[in-house]
Amino acid sequence: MKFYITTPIYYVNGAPHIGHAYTTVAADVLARWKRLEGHEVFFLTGTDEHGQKVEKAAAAAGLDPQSFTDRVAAQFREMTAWMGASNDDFIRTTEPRHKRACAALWERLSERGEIYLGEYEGWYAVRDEAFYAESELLTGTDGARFAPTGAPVEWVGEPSFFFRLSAWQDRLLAFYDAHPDFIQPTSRRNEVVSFVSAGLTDLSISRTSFRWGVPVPGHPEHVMYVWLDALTNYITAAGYPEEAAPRWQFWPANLHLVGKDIIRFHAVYWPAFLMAAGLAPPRRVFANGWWTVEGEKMSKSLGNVIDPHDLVSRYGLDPVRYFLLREIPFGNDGSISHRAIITRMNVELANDLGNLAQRSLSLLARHCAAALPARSPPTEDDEALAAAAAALPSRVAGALDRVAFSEALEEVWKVIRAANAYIDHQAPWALRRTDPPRMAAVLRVLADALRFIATVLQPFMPASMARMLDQLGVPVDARDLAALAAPLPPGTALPAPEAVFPRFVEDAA
RNA sequence: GGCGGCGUAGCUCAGCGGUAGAGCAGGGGAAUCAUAAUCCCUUGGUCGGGGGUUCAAAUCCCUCCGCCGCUACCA
Repeated sequence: MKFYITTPIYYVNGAPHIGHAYTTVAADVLARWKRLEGHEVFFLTGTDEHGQKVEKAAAAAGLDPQSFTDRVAAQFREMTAWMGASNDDFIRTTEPRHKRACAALWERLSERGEIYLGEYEGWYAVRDEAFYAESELLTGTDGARFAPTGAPVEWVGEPSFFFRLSAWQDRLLAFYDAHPDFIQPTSRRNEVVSFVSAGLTDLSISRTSFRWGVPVPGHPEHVMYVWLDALTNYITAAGYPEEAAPRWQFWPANLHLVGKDIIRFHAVYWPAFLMAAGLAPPRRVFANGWWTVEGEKMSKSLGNVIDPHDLVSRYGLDPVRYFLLREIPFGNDGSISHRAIITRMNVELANDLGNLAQRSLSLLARHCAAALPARSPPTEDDEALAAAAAALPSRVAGALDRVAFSEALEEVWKVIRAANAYIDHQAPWALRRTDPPRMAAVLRVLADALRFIATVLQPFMPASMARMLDQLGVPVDARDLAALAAPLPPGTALPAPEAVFPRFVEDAA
């Protein structure tokens, strides 16, 4: 089975922040999980580099747009690397392959009569890349007009090509109706449906007022609307317009992860463009929320911006990945704080999981000659823990299919807590004197449970779980879900255990 | 203004018609294999206010209050 997942392509008018890192990590976990399940995965991320806003930002930085975007795009590429993303491709909308795909899509829409030339006049906010109705504008104290977002607006009048979006209203509603899970979470779906139901107007999809964009075929004085350009990236990377390209088999994408601010572009315009071009719309769009800092909006003026790179250097990559997906239900807004990260790290990673592995493994190292004992006929308690662990792959799969990362992790932690209770109740350290064979049996049950736990946690914390699986003696080629069906042979050598998740000790300063 | 969501233990939240739940935080105890980690027990809520339906409501309906999202309008 093929699985195609994307992050948004990130707009290069600013440096990567926690929101970008968040969506990237979420997509990465799903990509890694699907690979673990044995799917053929295509995981795409990249940068959105056109538009007047970038053109102006480049000018302000004293650079030409290409040099400017080269520089910022590199920062995003680095961000994906230090967040541990396993993306299969990194697309930039300034690449030739993308301009080719945009031109091809445009021509196809044009041939099908979905595009016409008209005149656009209106208040335009460069910062938002959007037009606003007169009635939406706010007036500042000096009489200047502003968009509802606070962005300055200017009156723009220019010839423009239009996409017949209004003609797609009914078909979009029918599509949402036929695919109830297309937009998630449900609250976003309701918003989109009510937006479309309220009526759609044709969409202006070209500009003549600036140059930094993909030229419209046959009309070089026009560049394409940035969102038509940007959304096309998802099919560019799949090989469009070469529908014979191997990657084209990945289309339609299984899941577009997006921030909640861009749900409309992905859930309304994008399926409309695709259907109008005779292409299949994506299967699902999931909008995640925003992070706040101690409940306050993150902003430069408040001075409370949390830089994901700082978090990673301070706490380590895996704890940060874990925190981001564990702390809140995906789709909700969430609050981030050093206190909250440290609590999760110490309580759940160090105490619950890290210490469970360490206490089990050190008993194995010391009293079982550093080798995996044979399995014994299970007692009722053994059976209960083994069954809970064995159920993890399907439970985690169920949660992740709903993009419910925190639920998936909660399922794993239920088993970790059960394993801690099990080791306490069985007390293998006492059995060492009274019943050594039973001690070995108990430690084997724990090692097997830990293998399930570490295996399903790999997508969340790849490096840490690799170390844990090393310590459990699991061969590198036996770490996917299918391999769990075969127990490790008794006598498997176990390397000396070393703490995987040390407690985080705060500086006295 | 319209549509939608939310308001449950100190904190974050689950439950969504049938004797109030989890994690964290707080209190007591056990254990000592382990990263002073773990395990067991426990304190704590008139489920935003009021009204209604029902044998039975946190759960359904109405209304009010407070937050939030989308959207519209401001003649």
